[in-house]
Amino acid sequence: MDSLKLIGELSLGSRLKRLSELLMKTISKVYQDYGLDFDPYLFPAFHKIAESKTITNTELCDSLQTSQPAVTQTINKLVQKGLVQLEADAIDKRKKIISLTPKGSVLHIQVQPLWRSMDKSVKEFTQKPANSLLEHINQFEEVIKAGDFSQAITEHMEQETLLYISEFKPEYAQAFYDFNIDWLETYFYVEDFDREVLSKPHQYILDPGGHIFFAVENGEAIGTVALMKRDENAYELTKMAVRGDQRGKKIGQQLMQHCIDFAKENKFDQLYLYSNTLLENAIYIYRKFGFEEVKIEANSPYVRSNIKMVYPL
Amino acid sequence: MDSLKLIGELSLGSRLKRLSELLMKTISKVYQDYGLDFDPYLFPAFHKIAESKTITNTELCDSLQTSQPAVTQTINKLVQKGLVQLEADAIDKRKKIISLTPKGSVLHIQVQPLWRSMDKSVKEFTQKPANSLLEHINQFEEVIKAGDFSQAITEHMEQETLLYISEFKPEYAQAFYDFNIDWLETYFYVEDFDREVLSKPHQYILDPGGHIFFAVENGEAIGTVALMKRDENAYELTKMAVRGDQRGKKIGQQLMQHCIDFAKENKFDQLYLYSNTLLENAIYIYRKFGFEEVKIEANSPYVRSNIKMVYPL
DNA sequence: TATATTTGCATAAGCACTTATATAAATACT
DNA sequence: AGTATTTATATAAGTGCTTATGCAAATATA
Repeated sequence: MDSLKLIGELSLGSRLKRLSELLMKTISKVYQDYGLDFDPYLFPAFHKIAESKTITNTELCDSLQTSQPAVTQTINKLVQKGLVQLEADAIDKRKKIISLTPKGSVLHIQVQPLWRSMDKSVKEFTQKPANSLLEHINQFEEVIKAGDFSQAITEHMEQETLLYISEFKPEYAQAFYDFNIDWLETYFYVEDFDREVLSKPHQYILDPGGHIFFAVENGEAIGTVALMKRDENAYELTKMAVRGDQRGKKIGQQLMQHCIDFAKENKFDQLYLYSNTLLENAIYIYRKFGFEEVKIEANSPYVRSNIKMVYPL
Repeated sequence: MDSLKLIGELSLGSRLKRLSELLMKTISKVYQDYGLDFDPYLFPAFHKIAESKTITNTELCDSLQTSQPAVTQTINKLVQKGLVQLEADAIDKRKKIISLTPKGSVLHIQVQPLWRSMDKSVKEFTQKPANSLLEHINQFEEVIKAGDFSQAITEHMEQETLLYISEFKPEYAQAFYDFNIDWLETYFYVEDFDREVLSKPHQYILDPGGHIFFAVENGEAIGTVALMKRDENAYELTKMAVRGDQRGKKIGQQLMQHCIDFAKENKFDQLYLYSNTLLENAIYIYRKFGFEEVKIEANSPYVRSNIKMVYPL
């Protein structure tokens, strides 16, 4: 017997709180189910930071209508999760400028389909007329408790074209070759050895202990990257390429983040890459993700490379 | 700029929580304004305990739909405030039987007009059609922020016949005399000295350092009680009487609680009363409020008394 | 009848907030 | 310019919940 419900309007405060907690807990489980390390309590701050690119503590406080310590604490949690970074303001030294880290940006991209699905689901169950606030609350509480809300999210997610990162699979081998050849043709030129390596990924990359990852959407590979084992626990990030019609969707950044996470999880000692300073955008991204320039060896493996960058692990 | 509001349905969880907190804080202030030492967070438990007369932790837990520790903690707070008491179950020694203390019952009576007014006010602003839960939330949040909700409560309270406890005022002197004479006529008989004391309250009670309180409703005294100073910091509770047509409204209990609170506030060393064992109901109430029987003096001040009871201070 | 399980409540620690207060930098005042 | 005030953020402690766990009494099971 639910006496809060029976008391009616007088217990509205407690009812609101109870529904809020139920909803938060349910959504928390949804994030978990979709493999996203995120927390519904962080949502308002995270969303606002992403929207604003850069923002300060006080501005966030204004915007979220919570106390300033609450904002500070939430930011700390986001920083701890590696999703957000702080930077001192050059002019006003009291201010700290808050922005998403590359990891945060990638998560923000990845979470979009889920947010869309949640938004649709909430609307589905709450955007209908009712004669009182309490009636709305009762209706939505029922829906969540019955599991209909979670299910609606799942159903909406089925309509979303999900991008996920896959290990190497033979059916993606052609994509690995094509995307990279295309990229080389665009920016440099294709050497015979390139064709050799790209056509025999097992021999040159996988068998020696390397990895090839694919960004897969609708069962189709649309981007790729490789980690070549160069030494015991030392890996080179290479062969990153995205299908021409898929550029601008930040697929490269997602692949990059995946490689960094993978390196950390597997306790790599070294992770580095070779590039060319002509590719300014790429270098910018590498730097943003934390790669730092180091002196390039005289006998670097690529003629076309003039810069080496290392990720601090 | 309220970005939570702009995000819409996605931030529903946070919006619910925010509205809950706003409502709770507002109501908390209302209790304070009406001089009631109560907390909106305690409401569901307090309400349920009052309704059930006796209840156990587990039953409350069931009824309020919160975790069992939350119930235990709330009960502890209520016990601390002196509103609720625990008693071991005679049969099942694990169980603790929860019930209102006399103080709790009195508060429960006193809070009724406010609860009625709050209920009306909530209904006034939330029992109207809206096209979505969020629309209802937005509307109610506006209303609370604008102060309209608090004001509505105040307005509804003006319709309520409020009972409050007053100090002695000359215009109540006749009531003091009448109620007591009426009571004496009903249960005993009126002696000349009774008329003397009751007609000269200043001389016999107030001037020697005693107090006379009145329960006042609509500007009219409907009950009374006196604290006669019998010694340094020793007071006798006496002359309690309620107007005939007002019996059954627990006015005596409210006067009694007021005297106990007054004794505590003013650090009385002793508070006692004389009665007669024929008045079983009265004795029961005294005992319920914590008065304990002691040996009556041979020269007790009243011929009609055969029992003396002391409140442990 | 002895042992295992369940039940009723308490305690501990954590979490997302709150209020109150501290600290340092920027700005206003005289 | 020097001092006072305001502003931006951090820290500390408290609150009302949560989950996890403990403990003793009651009940089920063998």
